[in-house]
Amino acid sequence: MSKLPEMLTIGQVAERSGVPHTALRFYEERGLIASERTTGNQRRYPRHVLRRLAFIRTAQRVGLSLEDVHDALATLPDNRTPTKSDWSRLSANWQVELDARIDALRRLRDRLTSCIGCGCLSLRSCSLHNLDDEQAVDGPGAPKLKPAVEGGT
Amino acid sequence: MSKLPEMLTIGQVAERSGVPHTALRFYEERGLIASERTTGNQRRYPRHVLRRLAFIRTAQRVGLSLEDVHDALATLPDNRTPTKSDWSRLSANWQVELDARIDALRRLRDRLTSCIGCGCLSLRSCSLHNLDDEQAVDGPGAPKLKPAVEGGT
DNA sequence: GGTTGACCTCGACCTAAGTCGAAGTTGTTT
DNA sequence: AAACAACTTCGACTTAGGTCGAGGTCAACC
Repeated sequence: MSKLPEMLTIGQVAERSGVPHTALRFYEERGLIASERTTGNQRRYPRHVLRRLAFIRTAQRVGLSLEDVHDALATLPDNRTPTKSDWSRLSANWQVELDARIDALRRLRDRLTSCIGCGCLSLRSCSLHNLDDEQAVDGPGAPKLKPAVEGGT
Repeated sequence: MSKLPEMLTIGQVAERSGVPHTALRFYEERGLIASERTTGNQRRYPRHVLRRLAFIRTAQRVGLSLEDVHDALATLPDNRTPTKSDWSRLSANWQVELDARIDALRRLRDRLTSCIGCGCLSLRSCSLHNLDDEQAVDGPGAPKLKPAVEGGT
């Protein structure tokens, strides 16, 4: 029916993608997306930016940081429009990431389960608390526990 | 053997709990822990602060915010030292929280799995992208998608 | 009783992922 | 050609969860 426009304004991209225009500029600043400019310095986006944005937002949902996303996007070919299989490859990486996160949470839950009965949460003996550090002996000179690290790569 | 000290200095608490002294002051400011003061205005902690800290750190690992933790701690009795069953009750709540998180991630993964084959990630059709919003019709006037919401309660 | 290390407060700074507002420019529509 | 919506940049601000340093005090040991 109607001709698809060649290029989209930032407002159109915001509307179609659901990503606020402020975030679009922010993503551009971070090198996640790119735009061309009109002679009057306004941004114009090719339609495929929408797919890129879909990737970004979904990746965030999966729990990746924008930096992670940036790195993933950097593996896309520069010289051509990414194909389905390019996107599939990246998505497959999420799967790994997600599986790992799910597993970590499950392990945590299982430890918690074994703790609930005793109400322990002791710094000395609770396995939940000492996830990756067994040397929490009490007494002087006990080395510091590692600070809690968030799950992630 | 050796007598346990009545009260601990901030340094001792930091060492035994693995929580940096800066964080201890921060937690106190946030009302998560409390201390008494010496005549010279230095903090002194009763030993049971260690258990409270264990709770806090573990809760963070589970993914709760300090505010969540604060609210949970607020349900502990003021008038007596919390018992095992007090802690058990709180821990049981984490379990629910954790289960929910695991479930959300699993749903996400399953959607992702069904998407990987097609590499779609389309704003229009990808179920991954449209987790809670089906009206992503293209064309002018399409209402905005909801901004991505993080999985949570 | 002096030295030294542990402690105090306060304000500035940090990252992540943006948002908001001001002041000025462009693009579109009538 | 004037109005007005949409766009531009820039810097300040936000929340969460802290860290860092300065300048000053306290406590413990020899």
